Amino acid sequence: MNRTASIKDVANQAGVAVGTVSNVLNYPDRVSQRTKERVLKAIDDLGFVRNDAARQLRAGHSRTIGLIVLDVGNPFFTSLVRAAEDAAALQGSAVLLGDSGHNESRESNYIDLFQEQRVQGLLISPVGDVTARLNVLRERGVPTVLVDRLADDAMFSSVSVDDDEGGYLAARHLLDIGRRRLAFVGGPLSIHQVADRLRGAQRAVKEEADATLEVLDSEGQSVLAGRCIGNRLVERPAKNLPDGIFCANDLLALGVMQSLTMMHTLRIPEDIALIGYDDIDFSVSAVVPLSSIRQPTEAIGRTAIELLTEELESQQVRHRAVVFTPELVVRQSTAGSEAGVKASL
Amino acid sequence: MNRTASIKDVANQAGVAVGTVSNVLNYPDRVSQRTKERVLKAIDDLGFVRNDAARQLRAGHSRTIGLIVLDVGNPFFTSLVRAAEDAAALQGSAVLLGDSGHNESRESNYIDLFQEQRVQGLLISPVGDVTARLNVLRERGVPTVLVDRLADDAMFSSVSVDDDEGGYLAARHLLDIGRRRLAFVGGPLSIHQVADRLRGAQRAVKEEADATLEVLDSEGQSVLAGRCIGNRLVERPAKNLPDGIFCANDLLALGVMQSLTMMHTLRIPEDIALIGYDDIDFSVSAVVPLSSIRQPTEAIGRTAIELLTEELESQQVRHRAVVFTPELVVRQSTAGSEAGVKASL
DNA sequence: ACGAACAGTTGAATCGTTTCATTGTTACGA
DNA sequence: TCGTAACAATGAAACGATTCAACTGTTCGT
Repeated sequence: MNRTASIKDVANQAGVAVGTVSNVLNYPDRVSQRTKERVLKAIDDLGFVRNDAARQLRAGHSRTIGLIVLDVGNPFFTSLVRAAEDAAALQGSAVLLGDSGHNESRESNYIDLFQEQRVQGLLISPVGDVTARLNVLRERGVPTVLVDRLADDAMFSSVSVDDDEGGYLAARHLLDIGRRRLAFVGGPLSIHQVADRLRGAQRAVKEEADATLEVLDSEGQSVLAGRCIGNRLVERPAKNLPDGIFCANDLLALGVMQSLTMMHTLRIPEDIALIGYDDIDFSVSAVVPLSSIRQPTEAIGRTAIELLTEELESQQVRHRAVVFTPELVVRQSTAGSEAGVKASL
Repeated sequence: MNRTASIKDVANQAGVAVGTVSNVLNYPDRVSQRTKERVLKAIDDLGFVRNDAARQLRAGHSRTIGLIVLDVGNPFFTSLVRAAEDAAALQGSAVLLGDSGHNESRESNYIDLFQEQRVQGLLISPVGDVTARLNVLRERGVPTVLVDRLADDAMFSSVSVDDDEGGYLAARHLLDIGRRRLAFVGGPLSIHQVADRLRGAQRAVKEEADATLEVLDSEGQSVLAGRCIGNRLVERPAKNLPDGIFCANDLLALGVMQSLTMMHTLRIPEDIALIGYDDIDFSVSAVVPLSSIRQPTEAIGRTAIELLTEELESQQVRHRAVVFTPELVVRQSTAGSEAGVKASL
């Protein structure tokens, strides 16, 4: 088992000093053509590969950015992660990905891990209250940008989407197509995004005197959780059913839809209109193409990296909070009764 | 900007030698209770966090496993990644994730990156022919396990699913419900998994004298690619249409389904039966719940880590090739005309 | 012919941890 | 009292890359 070659081995092989090899790698202009060629040949012959740990040790930090998301299984985050990775790659950094799964201790473990790895900076969609920890990190020169959450104090930059507005758009749309007995599916309400979307929905419902909003607390945000809620709904007598349902995300909505359509007695959207949130790819191809609230995931990921880079480059920046506005996407699951609203792609 | 504390600072603060601090961290039993307490107090006071780069440098390798997949946006891989991460975490390793996006140069970049990071081992679902590079890695003590691909020589361990058999199952099922003019959607055929699934389908079709199989080459494996193929299909005169379609994965199938159902003239499964591959979560809640071929993603991810661990622990193992068998899942998109086959969850 | 200016090259010091041979301390039986 | 375990703690030497002040030639102007 031959140990991998080090810069020293390359220097020997090429008959130069280690400093010269390092210069060939990092400042090629400082080295003469002849020497460069010999060194490069030696590198090739020995199959030398830089040891990143040694570089980092010397540099005091890695060229890595930590990213902690709530759920990689959720296409919203998958898409966000992709955009962040691409943006980071452009500026020469790699992304370390952590999936907290809405779990505070997993989240905390990832922060520990990333701290040990000496990441340059951190993007996080937080579960628990990590402000204190993040402050410590910042004091040590590791800036953080909050993702999919508005920074409440002026301590951090953040990239978020106006979830209150999104909730309003969704509920307002249900009201606009004539629904009055609305239900909100999502939970637990301790999840920031869920609470905001609900608040927005409540705001819309207050605008119509005869409208009501029932809250159905779900266990998480998965297709499965949605199916549970749906199964509970179909057992109700028809008159107790809502006529418009707003789900806190598309996975939940798809789950609810499965349950409702399994019984062939309920029709979507005639009996119950259904709208989700996130506009994931799969919503278009659902049993009934799902209306949804679209968030600009790529822009979020890209912007997050940009804000982080700003903080990395200038020592003393004012923190910025970028808030995107979500957008209503109407498809068949809420096709209005009054007009033949065409399904949109 | 106060530099983060090092083990040396901790040693000073606690009034002990650096070696002792290291022992507290790594071999608590070797240190007396009193000293341990003082050191731990110092660690806490200074907010000391181990520098992983330094550990790695000393150790000569990281506690990290590289994983390169073809497409993180594909739920098949998302699920596989999750299982691998969990299995790795159990044995104290972290997973570095790379998404090659079916692109050879991105794949190559990730191998470079992981090599610089001195990963312990590598799991890869390869795009190009990377055998040579992987051999070099192995000679340097970095074992590789191939994922979702059978190792053709005895040089590597591998975890795969019998794609030929899966293709056979899918096509055989279409034949069994009486379809004869079959079409296969997938591409490019240079993708190993696609080619194998097609071959299996062809094998099944040969068993029925009057059956034919048309191959529709798609640009990639996304929902969008499926929609393209679907749009081309609906323009054909009805008599030229296939009566059974097998798609190389569920994303494609969902795309095709979207196009076909957009025209309200074609019915699934009456006019065209449709089956996909992977059995992703979203297939259940498709317009018409999608029949599919299920692969044991969690088992694949877990097994890959296990095989890698085997190679890491014993120097000279015989390489193993684990092959899982896929499973047919029948839903409404291929509900047979002869019997009311009930949609399954 | 001398020194200045400059481009190339050198190699020791550094980063923070782990390892391990060595030293110091205590306890106990002979 | 001495010898010897057994146990704790020490601190110097790695690991591999980068940095930078110092050094060596070479060229050029006077």
